[in-house]
Amino acid sequence: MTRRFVSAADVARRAGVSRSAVSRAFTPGAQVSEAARKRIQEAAEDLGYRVNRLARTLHQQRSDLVGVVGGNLVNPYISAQLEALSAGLQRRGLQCLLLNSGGGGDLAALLDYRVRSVVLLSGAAPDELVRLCARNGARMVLIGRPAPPEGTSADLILADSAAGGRLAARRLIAAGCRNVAVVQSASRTSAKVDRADAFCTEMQAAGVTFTRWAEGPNSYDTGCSAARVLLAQPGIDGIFGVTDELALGVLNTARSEMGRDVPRSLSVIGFDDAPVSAWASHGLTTIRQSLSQLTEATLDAVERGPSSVPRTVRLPVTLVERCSVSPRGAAAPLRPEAG
Amino acid sequence: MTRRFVSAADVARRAGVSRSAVSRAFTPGAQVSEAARKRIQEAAEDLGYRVNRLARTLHQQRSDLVGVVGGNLVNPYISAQLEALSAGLQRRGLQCLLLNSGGGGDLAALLDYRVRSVVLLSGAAPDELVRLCARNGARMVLIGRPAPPEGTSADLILADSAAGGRLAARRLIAAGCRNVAVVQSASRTSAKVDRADAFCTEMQAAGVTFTRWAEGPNSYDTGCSAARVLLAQPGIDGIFGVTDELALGVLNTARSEMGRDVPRSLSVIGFDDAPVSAWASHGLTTIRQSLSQLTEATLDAVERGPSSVPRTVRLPVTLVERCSVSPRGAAAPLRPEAG
DNA sequence: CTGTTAGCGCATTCAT
DNA sequence: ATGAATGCGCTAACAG
Repeated sequence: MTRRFVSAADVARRAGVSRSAVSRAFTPGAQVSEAARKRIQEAAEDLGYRVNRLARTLHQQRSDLVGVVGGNLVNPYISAQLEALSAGLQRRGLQCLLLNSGGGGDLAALLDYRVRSVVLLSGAAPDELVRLCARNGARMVLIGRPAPPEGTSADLILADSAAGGRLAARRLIAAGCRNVAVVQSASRTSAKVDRADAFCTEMQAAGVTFTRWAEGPNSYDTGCSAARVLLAQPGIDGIFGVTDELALGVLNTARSEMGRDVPRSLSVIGFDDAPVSAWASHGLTTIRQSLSQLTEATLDAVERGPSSVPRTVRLPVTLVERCSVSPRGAAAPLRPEAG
Repeated sequence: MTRRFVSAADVARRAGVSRSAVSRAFTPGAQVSEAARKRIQEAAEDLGYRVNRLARTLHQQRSDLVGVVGGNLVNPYISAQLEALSAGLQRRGLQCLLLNSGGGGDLAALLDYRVRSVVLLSGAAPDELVRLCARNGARMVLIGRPAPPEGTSADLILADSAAGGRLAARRLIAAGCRNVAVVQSASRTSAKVDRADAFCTEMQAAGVTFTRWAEGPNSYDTGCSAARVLLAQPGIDGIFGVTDELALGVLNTARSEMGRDVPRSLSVIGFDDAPVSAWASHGLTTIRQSLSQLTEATLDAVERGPSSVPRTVRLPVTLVERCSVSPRGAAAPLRPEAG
């Protein structure tokens, strides 16, 4: 006895009006007499009626669904983004159709629901998807990703990765580091690569030795593995994790497994300023990209009509000083081989 | 020039067949000649066609949308749940319509999309919503929440909170604690309350002094505040956070602000086994509720037809020993006033 | 195997 | 101000 959803016809019957009247009663700014509207509202309330937005969308050719795709939802920064974004969407009367890109699902499945736009929080942006969106008139918003190829267009929201990488490098240099590493994981996401590249360029210019760790996924565990290998031999006195998750893995492993005193004998710096990074247990110095600015820019992009020209917004980044990096101008950190 | 979505009619025209043929080509197990199917697939590919599931749903009276509501998505355990659940849904061809209950949106809005069922990860379950679901034939799945009132029915998935609370209590007793506190926040969620109640009952039976902290939201910061107050005066030698987030706030504040040596002078135990709790920086001993079991049970509930009778699944919990609690049978922890 | 037809629930134009 | 009729894109029952 699978109960059917209650429809406008049911309400009309009960209120003794036509279906059109019901429709009008639920359409803002439509012409209905106050008396009728009241009767209809009551009938709807009694029956538990809600207008079927699937059908409404079908008619209006305009959906309130926004596809949000993100892999790695446990990543603290991604989940913070999702939290802010989903709240913002609702506030504007939009609904969030979530797709976990790590879940093996088909990204294009979002188009099946006629989403008005697709927001890519993380994960790769397959050209195929970009093409499909363009083909179907769905706006595409890419966060922290490079521009899609050729003529296809998309809104781009990105933090100034290069500036962030440079900031991190200069801070480590100011801390007196002379032999550093950048942990970037095997992910080829342009945001991560750009951070690492800018970091290395700056280090090279300053004549500081550096090595790159480019294995594993972007995860806490990758940071741990990197630290185990990089710190097995003495020498390294500063590490930049291109993501807070990576940096936290490095930080914790350095302290608890490798016996390093952070920041005295090793400086660690991250990128994102995820909530956990501020916890007293970590005190991670990091590069912050403003979550609220990022969310605001994303919402704006989503709300712009599909006809408007795509823009790219570049968000500034700032250094957040906590206590995982030696003070500026301090003597060079204690080198293990010096002790 | 807002481009319209491409429809089956477009494909039919291009492939030189009827619209039904197109429909059949995309319906598993329908009768189409191989030749036609091939031509249609090609045309669809060229045009970037995807079947409109909104329209399909309208016709079939059966949606593939599952409403998932959760507040506090940054909570590490909630986000882990969401990650597992969304991946599982996709694997079964279902889509996840996310509603952030903290975002001020209307929960009932989910019904507007004719979701086949609603999963409540966290946040309160308004009777109103339960009633609406029942009225509209949408299955309702409550996680860690008490049964809804009166005749309304819902699937219940819950960890054995009371057993967990008892486990935590016994472990603290075994550690030699004589004066403990339970930090439960002001949240009246039955899961949290049950954990705390069982803990207190067990403590009372053992003749151990205990106090309750029942202020603030369920968050890391609440744990910090609680620790600041509870540990300001000497005495307390064990704390149970009914949530890992609370426990971690307590743990970190005890160590870094209150100068406590955990686990030597203070034992801390949590509940959930969120991913961060295993990090070396915390090593939180906690009560685990198996995420995979929870997800599996949830998916089962979602997939059962709306006609099947609702069940309630109670999941076992286990103690995960890490290093935030004094060893069993150890001498009573160092009491600050004894030092 | 294929095309024609009807109807899912809605918003909207056109008559009244 | 209201009811009747139409079409959104789709699937399924029916007929050829």
